[in-house]
Amino acid sequence: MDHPLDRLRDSVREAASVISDADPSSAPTLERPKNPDHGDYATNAAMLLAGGLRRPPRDVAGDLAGALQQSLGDALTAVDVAGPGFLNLTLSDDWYLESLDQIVAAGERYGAEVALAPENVNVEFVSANPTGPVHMGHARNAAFGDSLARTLSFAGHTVTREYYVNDFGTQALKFAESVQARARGEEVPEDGYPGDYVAAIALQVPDAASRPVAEIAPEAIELMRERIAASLHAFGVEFDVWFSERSLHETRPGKELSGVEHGFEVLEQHGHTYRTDGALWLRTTDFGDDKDRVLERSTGEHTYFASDIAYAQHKRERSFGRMIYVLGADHHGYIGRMKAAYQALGGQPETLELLIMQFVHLVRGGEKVSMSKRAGEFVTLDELIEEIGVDASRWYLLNRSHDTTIEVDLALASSESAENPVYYVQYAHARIARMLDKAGEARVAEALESSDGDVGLPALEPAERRLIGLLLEFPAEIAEAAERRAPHRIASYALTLAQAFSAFYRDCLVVGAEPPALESARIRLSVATQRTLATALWLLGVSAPTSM
RNA sequence: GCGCCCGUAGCUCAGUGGAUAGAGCGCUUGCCUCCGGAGCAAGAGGUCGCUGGUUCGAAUCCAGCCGGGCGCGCCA
Repeated sequence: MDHPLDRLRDSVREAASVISDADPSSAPTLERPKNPDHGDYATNAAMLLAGGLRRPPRDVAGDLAGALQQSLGDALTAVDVAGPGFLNLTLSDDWYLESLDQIVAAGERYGAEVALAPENVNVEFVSANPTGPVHMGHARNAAFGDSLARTLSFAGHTVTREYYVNDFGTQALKFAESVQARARGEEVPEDGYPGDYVAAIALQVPDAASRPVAEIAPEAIELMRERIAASLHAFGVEFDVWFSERSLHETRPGKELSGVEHGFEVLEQHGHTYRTDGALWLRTTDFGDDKDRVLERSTGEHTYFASDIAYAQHKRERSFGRMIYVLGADHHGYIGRMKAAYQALGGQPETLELLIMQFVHLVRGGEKVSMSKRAGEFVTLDELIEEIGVDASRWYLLNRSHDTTIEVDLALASSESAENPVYYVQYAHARIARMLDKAGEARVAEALESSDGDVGLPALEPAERRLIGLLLEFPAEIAEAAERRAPHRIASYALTLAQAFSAFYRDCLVVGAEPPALESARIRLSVATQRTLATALWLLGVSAPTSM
């Protein structure tokens, strides 16, 4: 798309090339200054060129200002050299209004398809053991993984959302043992699963009391997986692929080896395995890991790590250009050996991204909420939704960077009041919807069609310029959130946008504004804001209500 | 001991090379005749953990320390 800021950036680049043949040491910035006295946009282009030209930055800025004035003409109402050599640009009302028209013309997909190099991305997240309900740690993982997947997809990537189901090995058997104990009316084993949900599943598995544990395990695990899927569904989280760990241990259709054996085969071909003490080892130390890792125990059993490698190889063979793993805070020790294993398979380590979600601490009115699993006090996703709702849950789990521990205050998150940012943003959206209702569908449609009647309008209010300026930033925000795997930036943006709309709403009458062309322009601005708020909220998985 | 993450306002946290460091909550003071007051305006509150370094310019990059969280198994 021909975004107004891209054109402005091009103008700066062209002006720079007039001044100097040499490329600037880095790409010039074009940003909205914090201080409104510094114009609408500021660029550091002159300071970057000054070094190569061996001239004072402010002199270069002066030349650049002249070149920009030439190329931008009337669109540029002021250009000033400031500070150490910044160029502050002030743009005309017409430039703002034309930019607004472009945003409106982009429709509801404004901000989409901004990725420079679209990729085929696999996002694996949650992947909680199907031996118990989804709890708080997984909830953050789910909110983040889902929102990241939405953001990447919106930005133009092809995204597969995947859940790795640990339906194989000792945990699955222990779970089945607990189910069987409950079916027999007995206490669960010492290291079993005591929750009430185990008894509920025991009722659903036919003849759970009498059949062999190995036989009921897959059925019990599948029932638990369905419960997890239902919880996540209620949270707005869906998966494209539920990948069975068990399938990696079975001979694949039309093949002679299981997935795990195939993984070993690939590793051996690359010469990175060896046998010692009766166990099969992977020489991960060749790739920077601090010690080698066991793949097959001396007992002949495969390790969990062997499954992980086979799974990574499986993803590779499905041609994902990028694999993102969203992992819990206790998994960072896993990064080194996983990257090493990936290289041992012949993969490029930079295409494998392991993102660590830091802890969530729950607080209720200043008091820490215990989440001790041992004491059976852990908070489940279902309970969280029950207490504060999906919208507040997702907002508070998403508005912070994934690599910082966060504190969620349940009392604040559940308060439907002014002190709660999530409602503030939703309120702005609802308010626009009500206002546009008041104008009437026909009037709004008319305003969206006629974009050439802007001549002769009064000067734009500062709040209008500010709001259009913010809307223009949206595609870059999406690109940044996608590239940096940082959906929390969208929450910050949404709050800022809602505040800017409130200021506009206060200062500028929309419905009933005279002349009609002014009303039209303000309706267009309101529609563009409403769409952008709706998109931002959708990316977060938060609803955008039309009334509250 | 080694590794990863974090340290920014009273609290919770944004801000990965730009100008006077921001938001929400909390606190103080104003504003409901005006498209929704779940709102708005103004104010108080900061050695950006510390010390060096790189740079025209550092909360941001580098090194070393200090503090906190988490992890370091032929467990899953």
